[in-house]
Amino acid sequence: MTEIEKNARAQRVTASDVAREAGVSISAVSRVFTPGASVSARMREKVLSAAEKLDYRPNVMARSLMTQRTALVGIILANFHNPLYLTALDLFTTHLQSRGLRALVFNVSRGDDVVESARQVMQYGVDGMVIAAAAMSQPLVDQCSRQGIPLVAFARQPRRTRVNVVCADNEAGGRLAARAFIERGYRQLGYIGGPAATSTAYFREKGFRQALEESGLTLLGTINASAYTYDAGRAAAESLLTSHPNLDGVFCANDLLAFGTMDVARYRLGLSIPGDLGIMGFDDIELATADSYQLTTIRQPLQDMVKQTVDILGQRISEGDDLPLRKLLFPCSLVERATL
Amino acid sequence: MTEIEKNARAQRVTASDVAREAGVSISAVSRVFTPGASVSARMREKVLSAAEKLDYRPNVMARSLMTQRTALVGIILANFHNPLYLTALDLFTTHLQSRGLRALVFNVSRGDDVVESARQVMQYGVDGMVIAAAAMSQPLVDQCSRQGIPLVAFARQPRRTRVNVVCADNEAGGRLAARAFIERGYRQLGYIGGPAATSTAYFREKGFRQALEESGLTLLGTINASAYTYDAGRAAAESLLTSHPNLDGVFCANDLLAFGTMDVARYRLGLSIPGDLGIMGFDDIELATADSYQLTTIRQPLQDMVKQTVDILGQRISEGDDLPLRKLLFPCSLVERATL
DNA sequence: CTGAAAGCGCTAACAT
DNA sequence: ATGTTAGCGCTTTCAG
Repeated sequence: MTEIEKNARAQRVTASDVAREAGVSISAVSRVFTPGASVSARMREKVLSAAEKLDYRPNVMARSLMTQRTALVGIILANFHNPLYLTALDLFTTHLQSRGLRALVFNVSRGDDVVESARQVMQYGVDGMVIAAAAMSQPLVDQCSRQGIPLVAFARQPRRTRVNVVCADNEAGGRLAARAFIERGYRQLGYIGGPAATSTAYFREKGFRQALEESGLTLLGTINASAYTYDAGRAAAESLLTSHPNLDGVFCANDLLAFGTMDVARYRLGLSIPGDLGIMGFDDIELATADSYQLTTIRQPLQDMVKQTVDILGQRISEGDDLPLRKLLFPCSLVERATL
Repeated sequence: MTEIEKNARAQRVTASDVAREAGVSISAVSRVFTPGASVSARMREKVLSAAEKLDYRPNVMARSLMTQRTALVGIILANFHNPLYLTALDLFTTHLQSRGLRALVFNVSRGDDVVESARQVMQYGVDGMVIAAAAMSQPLVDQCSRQGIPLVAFARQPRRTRVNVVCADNEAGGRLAARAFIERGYRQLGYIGGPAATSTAYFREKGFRQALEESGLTLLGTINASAYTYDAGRAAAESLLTSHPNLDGVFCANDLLAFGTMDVARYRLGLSIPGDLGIMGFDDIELATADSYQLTTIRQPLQDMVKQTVDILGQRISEGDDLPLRKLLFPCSLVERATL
């Protein structure tokens, strides 16, 4: 426009600025900012003070071009309704940051193609990737392994895919739920699952059903909620409880679903909990402790799961991705409160 | 180790691989992958098929070195307890992605230094930044503007900092709450705020108190919860309600706090809501609709706020950062349910 | 221990 | 419309 240069992006201060200021070479500057390099104390001092003066910070992108490391970890997430995932994100970012890694998060909950999203994330040269979205496919896994990008499937159990997985033992969790119901005398049991496609819904139901059958009981009614939300839980509960009025217990695939079920039972149907109807949730979110719900639920050790995930990623990033595949199923535990 | 090259990071396929495969120059490949470049149909065809065959994807990092654009937007977040922020993150990532931008999220809830975190994010050459964490400081803002990185403060109102802000009009929201209480005959009002340092807590209380005083009332009791959580709400409510047993209404700075307050009132103190005690929340999270709470609350237009934030960022990223500063305060609305 | 030089993968003038 | 040439900001041999 005018003669004044219109720097849309004002120029950052670069290593060469620092080098000039300190009267040394560019490589000297680089060495000072490279952990394991050999620099004399005097050199380090000179460079550091020049850098400080100019407020210099190495450009990670440029660095990554040589080092092939970005310290970026892609997180592909589909579940933006379950409060558990806010906790998960909190833990992920915290653990990653403490290892000097950063989270590049990608939302695929609007029905985006997971494989395509993963590719876009890979274009940033991520050092690792965690997928907490339903669809895991072998092509995706292959692509990552071809590029040497460690990948872990978080909180899902892909059936035939060869990939690292960190997940709660949902099947055992389902069995645990069944046993708790049975021990307390409940016999007419129903199940409210999540969207049909999810592995979590599948395994929780499977374990629950199996344990029931081992005790000579059968699962009387089953319905899949359209989402893992309170409202979907209400809708599902309304349908299940009216079509199976004889039910005396309902196992819900997550806590939000359980809240919806409880409210339908109490306020629409006038049932008392746990007297007329026993309820069990899954996850143990913060509000499960609320007096209004006091939900008995199956807790997954989210903290440990996230830590493990980041550990696996971190280990592979630093030691190479040729370690054996790991499938970690974390044991769940029963948290007894007042709905059973 | 052996003679076999141990490619920790298997080599990606690069533009030059594609060029060789297609029998053209590297720049030709680059042009095909650059939106506004002039390439013949035949060339495009040749390159595209070679790229497809090799499964080539341009390296964003390398590209950014020349273009000075990364399509990365840093999101600095402190609030990983309020479910509202999961929704916000959902909206942010969705809107950003639809503009071809990606979210680099940084967690500062563990007491990390916001300025230092922002600098780390900037090392990735982010094209923009949104800060949804308490501490906004002029140095940080200056640093961004020096580097031409558009910045918006989201859901907070820094007092003396010259920065773009997108925030709910918390003060008006507080007034709205006060008026609702007054109209319904409540006269002995208390307030439960969030952590003292937050601008949201400050403005919500300010508006509430002012509107009360304009009507000749005074705010009888005030307490700041230690966090915006259910448990903190319980603790605060317990303290406030026992020290001020005459209160007939409590305005809570967010919905989780309100849930805690309701449960203490109902289950510890045996009060009926809204008969003995009226409760008002803030945010309108999903569970506010739950039968167990049916919370009357002040809704902030989160969807619009996020959209605006991304629009501002997007506009500045494409048109340069020399647009006038914008301070947008979004009107809140009263959502009437059953606690008032 | 330090500097010079090459190059990471890509884009952007500049020629043709 | 296409290829050639120079870098972007940094790391990393390689000499000395």
